[in-house]
Amino acid sequence: MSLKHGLLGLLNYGSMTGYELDKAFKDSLNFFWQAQTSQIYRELNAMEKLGWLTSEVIFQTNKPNKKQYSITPVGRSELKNWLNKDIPDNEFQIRSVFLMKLFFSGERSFDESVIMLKNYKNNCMDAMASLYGTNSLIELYQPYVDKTHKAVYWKLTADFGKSYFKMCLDWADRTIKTLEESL
Amino acid sequence: MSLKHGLLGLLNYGSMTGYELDKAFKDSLNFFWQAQTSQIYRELNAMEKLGWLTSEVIFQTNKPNKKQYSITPVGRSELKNWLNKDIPDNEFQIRSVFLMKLFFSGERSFDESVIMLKNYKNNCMDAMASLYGTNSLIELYQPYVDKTHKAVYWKLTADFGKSYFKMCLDWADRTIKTLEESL
DNA sequence: TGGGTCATGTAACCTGTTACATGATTAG
DNA sequence: CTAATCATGTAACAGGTTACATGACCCA
Repeated sequence: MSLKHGLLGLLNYGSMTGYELDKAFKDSLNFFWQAQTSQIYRELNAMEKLGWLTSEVIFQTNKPNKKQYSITPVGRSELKNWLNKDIPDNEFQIRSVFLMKLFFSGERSFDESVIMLKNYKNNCMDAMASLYGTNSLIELYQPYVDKTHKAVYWKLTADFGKSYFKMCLDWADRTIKTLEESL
Repeated sequence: MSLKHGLLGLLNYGSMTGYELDKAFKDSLNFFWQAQTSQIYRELNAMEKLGWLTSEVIFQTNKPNKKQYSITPVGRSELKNWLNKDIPDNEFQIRSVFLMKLFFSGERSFDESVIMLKNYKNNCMDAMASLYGTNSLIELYQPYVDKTHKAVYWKLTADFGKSYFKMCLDWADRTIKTLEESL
C-alpha cells in the first residue's frame, strides 16, 4: 500500500486536488514510484472512505469545478505509522524484465543481445539526464514544504538514482566487452 | 507478461512439473523476478490454454501423481518473439518503498531515518551474500542447459546484482554521513 | 511424533494498466 | 485552427498477494 502513503505524504504538505496531486506526484515521487492518473483518483476515493482524507468541492467559473482533498488527523497518524514500520524484505527485491531477457539470451544471437544492451544504455542515460533536472524542481517546490531541510531527503533519493544509473552504465559497458571477448 | 516468459524459458531447457519449475525458478530467476507457487500453477494453466505448453500426467506410487509440462513449437516461437521485442521504457523504472520512505523522512526523527538506512544496509549485505552463492547453483544447473555457454548470461545477471548491491551500500554510507553532518 | 519433502491447487482480494469519455478555455 | 491545460472520472482486464486445503511418505 505505498501509493496511498505517497499521496498521504504529499497531502501532508498541503491540501490539493486530484489534478494537482497527479502533477506533484509526477514531479517528485515518479522516479521511484509510478501511478496512472486514473489510479490516483481511485485511491483518493478509497482513502476518503478510510477516513484519511476529507474533500471539499470548490466551484469555479470558466473552469471545471474541482475537489480539494485535505489530510485528517487519522491520515497523519497513518503516515507516521507507515514511516516507522519495518519494510518487509521482499520490498528490496529487484524486478527487471531486462535482466530476465539477458538471462535467456543464450537463445538468440550475440548481435541481438548487444543491441539490447545498447538500448539499455540509452535508457539509463535518459533517466540520468532527467534526474539532473530534478534540482530545479526541488527549488520550485521548496516553498511549499514548510521546513526547508526536508528537501535534503529529496536530494538523497535523487542521488540514489544518479548512482544507480551510473552503476548500470558501467556494468553494461563491462558486459558488452565480456560478450565481445567470449566470441 | 514476464512470468509466463520466464517459465517458458525454463521449460525450453527441458520438460518439468509445476513443482520442479517452482524450485528452478526460485534457484535462478528469483533474484530479478518473484512469483508465488500458486501463481506459477495458475500461469501454467493459462499457458496451456494459449497452446504454449502441453501437459502429461505421470502416475506414481508412494508419491502424489504429477503433471509434466513441455514447451510446444508455438511456445518456442513465442519465447523468441518476446526476446527480440523491444522493452517498453517504463520497464526500466525503479519502484522502491524504501526510497519513498526516505523521501518523506523529514516527517520523522533523524534517528529513525538512520535506523532505516542501517536496516537497508543489512538487507543489501544479505542479498549480496546470496548472490555469491549462485556460482555453485550455476554449476549445479549447467548440465541441464544444453549449450554450456548459456551459463555466461546467468553470470552476467548475477554480476549486475553484485554491482547493484555494492552501489547501494556505498550510497547508504554516504547518505548516513550526509545526515550526520546536517545535524 | 513432529517436521520436511513431494505435489497441486482454489478463492478472494489488492494493485496496476489500458482504453475510453467529456468539454470548456486559452495561447500560439 | 489546433494543441495544451484544466478537471474528473468509469470499466474492464491483467497480474500479483495472501490465506487456505489436502494428504502421504520419510527421517530423526
